[in-house]
Amino acid sequence: MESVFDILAEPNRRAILSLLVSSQQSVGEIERQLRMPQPMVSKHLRVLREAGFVESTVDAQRRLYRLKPEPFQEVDAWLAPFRRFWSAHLDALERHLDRMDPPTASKQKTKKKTRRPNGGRDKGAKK
Amino acid sequence: MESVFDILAEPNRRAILSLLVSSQQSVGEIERQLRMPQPMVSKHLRVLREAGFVESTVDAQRRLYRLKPEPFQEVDAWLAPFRRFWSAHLDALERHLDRMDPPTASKQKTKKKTRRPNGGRDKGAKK
DNA sequence: CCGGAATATACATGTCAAGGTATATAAGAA
DNA sequence: TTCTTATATACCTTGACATGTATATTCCGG
Repeated sequence: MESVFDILAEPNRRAILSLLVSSQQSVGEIERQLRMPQPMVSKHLRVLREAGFVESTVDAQRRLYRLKPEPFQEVDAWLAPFRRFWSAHLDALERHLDRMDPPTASKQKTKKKTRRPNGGRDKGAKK
Repeated sequence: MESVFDILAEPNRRAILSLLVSSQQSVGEIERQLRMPQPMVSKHLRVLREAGFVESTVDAQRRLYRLKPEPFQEVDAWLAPFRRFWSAHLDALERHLDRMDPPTASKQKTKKKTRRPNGGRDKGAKK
């Protein structure tokens, strides 16, 4: 149970988190909305709490759980490098499709420089 | 192995993905950089490929793996509602602390009407 | 064709966490 | 007190993977 991704891997936990987006909820409310046995809810909430995804306050016998932002921001941060990649990907796709045009229409002059999307490494020139 | 989060839960898989951000890599290159036994690399790559995180092309005996954007975008999409939450969180916290200011009673025991600090939602009107 | 390199797959093993059931703790209400 | 509600925890079983080892496949060069 190391990373935030371990926590999010569990579907029921993701369901709980989604529930808590709208507002804080008691254990019983979560239990009813997700139709999930109460010990299971409590157990998942414990995991979520220890991972910093939620926090709770006491209201008589109830515990009200609400979201905490930090772990989500951590996921967001992890995603950042890939976000750069996928926005750049549209350009690459564009170039790709450009080279992909129907061969029947015109002669392929691919022999001109053979520019590959390879990033510089030369595929054929091994050894 | 249902969701993208299951895939990302594995640290070695995340490491592989991070490697591939810079450029496509062969299995051997990944193996060396991550100091990980080759069958393990291949197996994780298979999982990543079947989940749509990577794709491969053949280069002689090598397979070159590169990232595909869709699953990352899926994670990003899942994160969206929470992103709204955590940017709004500062305001909410502010208001919360404002109400929390102890004029007389720091007691959170609801002694009277049992009005829950639920934010004004009439959730109890069911049944 | 043979040998070796690069990668994939098959099989066996162990670990860990999710789910279920039962019980414990805690806080009203009567 | 005793009963009831709300939540937490303890124990157990089971199944899913991750890992390691061994082997299969594929490709190239000689």
